[in-house]
Amino acid sequence: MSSPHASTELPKTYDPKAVEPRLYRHWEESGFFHEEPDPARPPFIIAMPPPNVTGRAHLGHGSTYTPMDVLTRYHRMRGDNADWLPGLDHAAIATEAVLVRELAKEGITRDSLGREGFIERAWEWSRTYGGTINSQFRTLGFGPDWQRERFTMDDGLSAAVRKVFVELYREGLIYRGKRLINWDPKGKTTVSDAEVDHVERDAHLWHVRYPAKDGTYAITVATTRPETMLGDVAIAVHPDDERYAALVGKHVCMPLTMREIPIVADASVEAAFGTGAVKVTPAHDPTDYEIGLRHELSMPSIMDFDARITGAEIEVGRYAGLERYEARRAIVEDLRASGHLVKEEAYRHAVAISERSGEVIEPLLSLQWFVKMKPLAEPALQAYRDGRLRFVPERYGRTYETWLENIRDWNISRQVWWGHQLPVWYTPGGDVVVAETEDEAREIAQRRFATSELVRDPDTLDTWFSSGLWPFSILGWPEKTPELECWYPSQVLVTGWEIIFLWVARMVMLGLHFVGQVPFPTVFISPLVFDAQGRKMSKSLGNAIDPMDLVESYGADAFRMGMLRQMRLEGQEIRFQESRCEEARNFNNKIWNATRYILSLPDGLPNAMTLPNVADLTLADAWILNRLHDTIEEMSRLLDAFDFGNAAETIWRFVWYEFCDWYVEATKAPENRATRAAVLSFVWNNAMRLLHPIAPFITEEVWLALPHDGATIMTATWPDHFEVPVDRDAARSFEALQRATERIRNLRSEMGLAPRQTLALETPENVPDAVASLLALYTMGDVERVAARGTTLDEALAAIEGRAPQALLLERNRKELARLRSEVERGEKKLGNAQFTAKAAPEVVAKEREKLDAYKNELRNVEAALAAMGEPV
RNA sequence: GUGCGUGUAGCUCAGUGGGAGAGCACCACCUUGACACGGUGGGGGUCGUAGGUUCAAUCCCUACCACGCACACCA
Repeated sequence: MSSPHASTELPKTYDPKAVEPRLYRHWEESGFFHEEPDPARPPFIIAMPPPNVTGRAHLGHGSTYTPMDVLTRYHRMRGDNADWLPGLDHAAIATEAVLVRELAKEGITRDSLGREGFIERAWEWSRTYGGTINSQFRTLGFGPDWQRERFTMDDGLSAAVRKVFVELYREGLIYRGKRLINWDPKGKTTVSDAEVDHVERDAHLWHVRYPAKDGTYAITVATTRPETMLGDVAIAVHPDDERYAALVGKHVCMPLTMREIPIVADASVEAAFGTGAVKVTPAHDPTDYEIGLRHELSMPSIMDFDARITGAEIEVGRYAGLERYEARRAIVEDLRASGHLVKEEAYRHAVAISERSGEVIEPLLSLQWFVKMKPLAEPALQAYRDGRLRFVPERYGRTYETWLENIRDWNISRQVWWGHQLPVWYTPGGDVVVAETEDEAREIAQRRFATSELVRDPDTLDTWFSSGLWPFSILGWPEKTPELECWYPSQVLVTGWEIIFLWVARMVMLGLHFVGQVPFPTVFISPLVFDAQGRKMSKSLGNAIDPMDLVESYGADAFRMGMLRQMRLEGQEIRFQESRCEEARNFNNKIWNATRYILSLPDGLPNAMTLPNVADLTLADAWILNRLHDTIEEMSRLLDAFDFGNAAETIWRFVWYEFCDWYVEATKAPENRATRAAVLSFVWNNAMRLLHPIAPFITEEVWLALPHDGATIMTATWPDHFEVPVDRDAARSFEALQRATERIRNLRSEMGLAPRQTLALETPENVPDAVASLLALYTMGDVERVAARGTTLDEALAAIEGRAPQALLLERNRKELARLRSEVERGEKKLGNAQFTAKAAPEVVAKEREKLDAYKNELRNVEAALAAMGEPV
C-alpha cells in the first residue's frame, strides 16, 4: 500500500494473516513495547497478572488481558511513561501435578527422581512450555514490555521472597504452629482456606447412639462422618438445651472402642439440627477444633497424610490402615450390627473440595507455617476505606472488605517441591533458624546454638506468597531501582474477581507493609467468560472456544474487538458469542475497503493534519468533523472509565455508520470534491488512532498507508478534540438532510423503484444547490425546483418531496396526517395539564412546547399538501 | 442462611424520571466511482409480576417470582 494509486491492485478482502505476524515482529524488533522509567512523564504502569507457566491462552485471557493492552496502548499514545510488565507464575501445585503426570508416562515417580532431579525437570519443563502462552499473547497482539519479562522463580524474585519471609518472621508475623489445616490427600499437600470450595453433595446423616458405661442413659448424635468417631473426645450440646441439661458433665462411651468421653455444653451447637447433640473430633473438623480449644480437650489424630486410619495417637481397633471411605463403610456396618446405628437418612450438604485437585479436603492437625493476618489486614482495610484503593465496578470493594474483616491466619507451607523452599533450617536439637541464605543460617546456628549441622525445611511456599510481592518484586525490590522509584505504585490492576482474595488483597497487604504504599490505586475487575447459554466453558462440556482458533478464522483484531464489544462496565460475565468476532472481521473488511476507496481517489492525499479553510468546508465535511470531535471526546472519556464495551461500540458506529455510510458516500458528490481528500485524510487518520488500542494491526497497516508522521501508529499522538473544528449549525442541517434522505428512500421503496431509476425531487428554491445535489446523490434523485418553503434550511429540507403517483402520495399523507394529529393531541394534552406545567422542570416544558410547535408546522404542511390534492381535511 | 448481580425484540445485550434502542437473525429489493465479510427499505417488544412514590415510571422505592454468583463451622 505504498503508492496512493495502488488500491486497485489490493485484494478486495482484508487478510489479517498477511498483516498481523509481520507487524508484530516489526513492533517487537523495533522495541516499541519497551520503555525506560522517565520521571518527567506521568507513569502508566500495569503489572500483568502472571499466567501459569504451564498455561495456555483461553477466552478468560481475552476479557482480562485485552483491556490491559488497550489501556497501555492508549496511554502510550497520550504520551505517558507507559509500560505493561509481563511475567509467568511457577504455579507450584498445578505445575507439580502436571509434571508428576508427565513423569508417570515415563514410569518415573517424583520420589524416585529425588528432589534435585525433580526440580531440574521442572525447570526444563518450564523453559520448554513456559513460552507457549507468551507466544499466544503475541498472536493476540498483546504488547507488554517483553524485555522486562519476569518469572516468580527468577533469582531476583526468589531473593525477594526470602527477604519478605525472614522479615515477617522476625516481626512475629510468620510463625510455626500445630493447627488444623486443609489437607488435600490427592495433591498430598496443605492448601489455604481461600483455595477450598464448598460444593453441595449427596451424602448421609447417620444417627449414632453413645451409651453410658453402665447403660443407664445414652445420647444420640447425628454425623456425616462416622469414621471420625475414632477421634471423638466429647459430645457437645447447646447450653440452653433442656433435653440434655441433666447430661452435661456426665460421660458416655464412643461405641466403637467403648472409650469414655465427656458431654460438654457449647453455644456453637445448633439445638434444632439433627438430634441437637454433636460428636466432637477436634483433629478432623474445624468447628470441633474450636470447641476443643474452648474446652481444653485433647486432640488425637486418627488419620494420616494418606487419609488412612492410624492408631499412632489413640486406640482405633481393627480400623487401623483403612482408607477413610473404607473405614466409613466398615464403621457404619459395625454400628448397624451392634445396634448403635439409630437412624440413617439421605442428606445433601456442602463438602470442602480442593480447588486444585477436586479432592475432598481432610482437615488435619499438623505442624505448619502461618502468616498472622490481622496486623497486615488492618492497613489494607484502611486503604480501602479512605479511598486510596478503589474497585471498578465499585461493588467488588465490599467483597474485599468483608474478606479482610473476617480474615484468618494464612497457612503458607506446602508439601510440594516445585516452588520457593522455606528459608528455614532446623538444628539437631530442633531449634529453628530462619535466614535469607544458608550461609547466614549457619552463622546464626553457630552463634546461637553452637552447631553447624542444619537440615532445611523441605516445604515450599504457597504460590500466592510470591505473587503477592509481584508489583514490587518485578521492579527490583528490595534494591532502590529507578523502576521501583518511578513505577511503584502502578496505575491500575486488571484481574478477575475470583482472585480478589487469593491475590489482590495479599498484594495490597504486602505492598503496604514492605513499600509503604498501595500497589495500585484502582482495581478493574473484568468479567468472566461463559458460553452463550451462560455455562462455564470446559473441555469436558465440549463448549470451550480456543482463542487461537478465533484468531485463525477472523484475525486478532477481530477477536479483540469481538470480545471488547461484549464487555459491560457493570457486568460480571460475558456470554461469549463467536458471531461477534465474525462481525468484527466484517468491520475490519469495511475499514480495508474504505481505505482502498480513499487511496484510489485521483486527488492525492494531503498531509494528514492539514484541513481546508473552515469557510470552504461543505455541510458533509462540517458534519463528519463534528462527529469526529465528539467521538474523540467520548472515546477518551470511556477509556478513562474502563468502559471498553461502549468505547468499542462508539468507534464502531463512527467508522461504519457515520464515516462509511454517510461521509464516504458524500465524497462522491461533485460539491465535495474540492475538500474531500484533505477531510478524508484527516478524519481517517484520526479514526485509525482512536481505534488503534482496540485493533492494533489493521490500524497500523492503514495508518502507514495514509499520510502520517512517525514510524508507527503505536507512538502517534492520541487525537485531540480541540484540534477538530466544530460547527453545530452545519451539523444540525446535515442531520435534517439525513432525515430527508431517509424519508425519500422510504418513498422509493414504497414506489417499488429500482435502485438505478431516478426520482424527481421537488426541491424548494431555498435549498442551496450543493445541498440539493448531495440529497440527489443519496437518493438517486433529480432535483426539480419549486417555490421556496419555510425560512430555515431545515424547514426547506423537510419540505422536499419526491414526485410519486398521486394515490401513493395521498396515502402517505393520510397516514402522516393521522400520526401528526395524534402527536399534536398528545402534546396539547400534556401541556394542558396544569400539574405538568407547574411541577415539571422548565426546560422539559419548553422542550415539549417546541416539539408541539414543530408538529403543528408539519401538520399544516401535510394539510396543505392534501388540500392541494383535492382531499378534504 | 447472609450478601451481591441479572431479568428490555427470536438470540446476545445497550439505554434514559418526560414519546422503546443496537448488532445478529428474519422478510423484500439491489453488483450504484471501496466493500455481498456489502447497500437500501421493512416486520418484530403491554421493558419479569404486583403494589407504591411522582404531574409523569422501563428507569426510583417495597414485596414477590426466576436465573446466576460469592460468602457461611447446621455436624
